[in-house]
Amino acid sequence: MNVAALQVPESAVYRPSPQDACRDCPVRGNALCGAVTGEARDALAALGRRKRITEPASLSWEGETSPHVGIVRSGIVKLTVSRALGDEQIVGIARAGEFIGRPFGGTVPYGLGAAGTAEVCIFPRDAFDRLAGIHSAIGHELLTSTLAELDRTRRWLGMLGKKNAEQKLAAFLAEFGELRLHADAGLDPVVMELPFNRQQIADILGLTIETVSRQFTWLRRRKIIELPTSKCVVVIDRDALLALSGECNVSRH
Amino acid sequence: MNVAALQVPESAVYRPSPQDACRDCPVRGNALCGAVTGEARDALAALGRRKRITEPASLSWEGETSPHVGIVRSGIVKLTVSRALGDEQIVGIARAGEFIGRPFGGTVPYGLGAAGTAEVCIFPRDAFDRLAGIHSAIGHELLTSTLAELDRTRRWLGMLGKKNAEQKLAAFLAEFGELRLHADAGLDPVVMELPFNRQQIADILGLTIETVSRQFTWLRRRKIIELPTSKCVVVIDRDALLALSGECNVSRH
DNA sequence: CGTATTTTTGAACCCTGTCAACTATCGTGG
DNA sequence: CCACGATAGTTGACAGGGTTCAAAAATACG
Repeated sequence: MNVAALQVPESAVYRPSPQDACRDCPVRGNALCGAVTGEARDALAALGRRKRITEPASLSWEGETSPHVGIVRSGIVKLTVSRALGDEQIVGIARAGEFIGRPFGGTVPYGLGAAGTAEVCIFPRDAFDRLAGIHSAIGHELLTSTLAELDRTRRWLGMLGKKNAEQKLAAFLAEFGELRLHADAGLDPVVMELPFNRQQIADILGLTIETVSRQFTWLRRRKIIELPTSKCVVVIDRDALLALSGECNVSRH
Repeated sequence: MNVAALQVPESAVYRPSPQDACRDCPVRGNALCGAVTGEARDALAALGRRKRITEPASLSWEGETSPHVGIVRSGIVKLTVSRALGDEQIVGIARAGEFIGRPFGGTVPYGLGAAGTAEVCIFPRDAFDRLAGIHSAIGHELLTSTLAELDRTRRWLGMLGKKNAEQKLAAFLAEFGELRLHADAGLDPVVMELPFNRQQIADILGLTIETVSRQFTWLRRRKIIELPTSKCVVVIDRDALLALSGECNVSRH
């Protein structure tokens, strides 16, 4: 899909003064950089550079030893594995506040690109590695977030494993809308703005664009969701969606 | 599958004297505990207890806050998510030397159980957490191994996404036999002893037992593998197997 | 040696991919 | 403002791969 992906033009990189850099950061407080304090925090702030990337552009390619690591400021960064020309599988999604890239050497076995438009804060990898060596708080924070990400990826794996298209899409919408978290909250319709087009959803769920489309209309016909626009989903019947997504954790013992 | 899983009997837990505990450890040198040195190493050694578990038994259940973390000494520990009674998806495999469990609080969103018989070295979670807080080498080692595991899980995800049954089984055998690593090594037949039965392979690949069986016989008929017993695979035509598994990384740029 | 379990094989059905055509949406320029 | 083309999304028909159900064969085990 991103065969002809272009490097981000240098003009897109700008550097505010250190004290401004983090002050207006949308993820201030709930990202790695917000969880560390004192010296480590200041050192990170001094290191970061903002970058804005839009859809066909990518941050790095599969198999590269990325010279940078980063934190998503806004938007969505997708991790992709290309299978054949024009056929890619999305193996991970990084939302605002999440860490991207591969510290401590080693190649990144997937490409990093924006879904829509994303803003990231990037750090030179070697400088970041050094910093993490000095301030153990960075490493610890990184560890807990990586463990959490691993768990999420494994849940996703359980989803792809044995579910039909209907369950996959329902689970995707439930996961993306974080419906399970607020399961007991009000039953008001939940409005979601998807940053993905049909093709990308298909790449996430391991389906084709046509099947995804069919499942959307099927959910609409059953009055479980509404589709004001193709990227806007209104969940009408939250319980039905959760039921379709197929309960896991049957034996919580 | 493991609905009636039993806790490991206490008699299976034994404690060799600290100096013996690690001396004869099969993963000595290539596990977390082997990568740290000095005090940290000794503290870990003093903390560890060996445990042996056999197939239907499990170490912990989905959703539990596990009181232990551990390292696999020998055999295979599978991470499973149960979908319905008798239907589970294997979302991870820990081999000798790999870390299992969830340090720093939080619940483990999957169950841990042996595939066949496995031997693990377990540590009380709270004591391990404290130790990791003191010795940053432990945390760092854990971080790099977790990052590596995350990458492997994402590769697996890419595999489950869009592959047919033939490609899935070929990729599984290639991955498990580490054929890709020694791709340029001798072309001698590679003998693999699978610790999984057909049902477990099906759970790993997101297929049914029948489809897995069919693909095995299909590979045998094409003289790519031989099956002396159902759990023993002899790879005759390594290249053909790798070709079937479907090359990724088309655009290494 | 007989029973239980696992694995293999067969046949029918159904879901999803494929190919194709149609519709909707959006931006551009006349 | 509308015509136009380009892109994205929807819908339909059909075929193929995988599941399901069923039964036979092979293996493990007492």
